[in-house]
Amino acid sequence: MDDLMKQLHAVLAVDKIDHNTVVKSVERNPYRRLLQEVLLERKDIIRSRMNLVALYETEEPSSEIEEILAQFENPTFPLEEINTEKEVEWQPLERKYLDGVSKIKEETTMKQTQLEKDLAKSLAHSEEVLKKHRDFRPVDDRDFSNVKQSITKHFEQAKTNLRGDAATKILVLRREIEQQGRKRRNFDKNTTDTLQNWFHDHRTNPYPSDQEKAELAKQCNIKISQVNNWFGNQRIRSKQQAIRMEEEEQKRLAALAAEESEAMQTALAAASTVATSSNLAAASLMTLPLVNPTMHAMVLPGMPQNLLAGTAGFLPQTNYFPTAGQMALADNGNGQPFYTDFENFGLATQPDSEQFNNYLG
DNA sequence: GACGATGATTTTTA
DNA sequence: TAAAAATCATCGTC
Repeated sequence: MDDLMKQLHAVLAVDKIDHNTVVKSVERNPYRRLLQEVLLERKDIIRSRMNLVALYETEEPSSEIEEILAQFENPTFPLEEINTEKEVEWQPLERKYLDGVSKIKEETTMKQTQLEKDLAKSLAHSEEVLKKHRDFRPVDDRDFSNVKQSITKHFEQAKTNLRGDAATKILVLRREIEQQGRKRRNFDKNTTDTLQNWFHDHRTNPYPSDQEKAELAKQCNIKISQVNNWFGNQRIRSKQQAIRMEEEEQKRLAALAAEESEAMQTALAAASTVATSSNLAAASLMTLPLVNPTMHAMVLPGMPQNLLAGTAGFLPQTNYFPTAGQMALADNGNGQPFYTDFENFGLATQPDSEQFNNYLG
């Protein structure tokens, strides 16, 4: 009994009911089992009451929701006001929107009907419960109206939530349609100029801070997300462009090298004749554009490695006229000696003239 | 209509 | 989680 009494006190404390009256009534009540059952049902009512308290803390249903739900009666296609030229193109989208709205409406109506049924059931049930209370405590009209109010409020809130959900669904649908139907617009010149200028002025570190992004967005009359998109695209694309230009430069150099190679082939043909005939006065040898070890090998095939030793990299074009430290190689065919500058020719050390002459045959 | 430019979105990376 | 990278979709021009 003690336990039961404790529970009862707890229940009564929540309800702010006059303890003494009820306790006396309970003490006289011989039907403990009934009492227990009633207590269990009281708990439900307490819960409802708690919900009611929570209810007062929730927001009022907004008029915005009702405005959106006006779509149920009079659906307006979200794209019409933006552009009326593409009506035909948008017909499937319009169909989709109207179907979507009517589906949401149908669902909402169904749920709302169910809520109303449940409300009626709950009210009837609560009345039954209160009537049972009369077995152990005084119950007056105020109790009935309180419980009814509590339950009604509870369902009203559920209904409000339902309408809120429906409004959210409509907004999501409209947004989806707008996304699909909207044609992307390029930014106007002012906007691109502003963004380009910022990018160029900060090209060493083209990362605007959040504040700078906000300023740019305001200045350009675009969203911050668009500023982010633009800079993201711009950074990656300017990088790609730089890579492309670098590749083109490489191609250009390769083409140049190929040209030189071709010139070298011509020189090689002539030099080969020179080498075999020992006639180094051949004009082609004198007009070689560049001199390097590879070229030596090409111009003078089979030339001993020790004669090529120590040569590295390209040397500037030289003139092959006699200067100090040069040696006469052979007759130029006109009875004059032909000189060459071994240093500039790409040879680090003066070759052994006898060996060289032997090579030339 | 082909095609590069461009804005947006999605996926990957650090 | 911001930025990079890849990808998508449209725009704009010829």
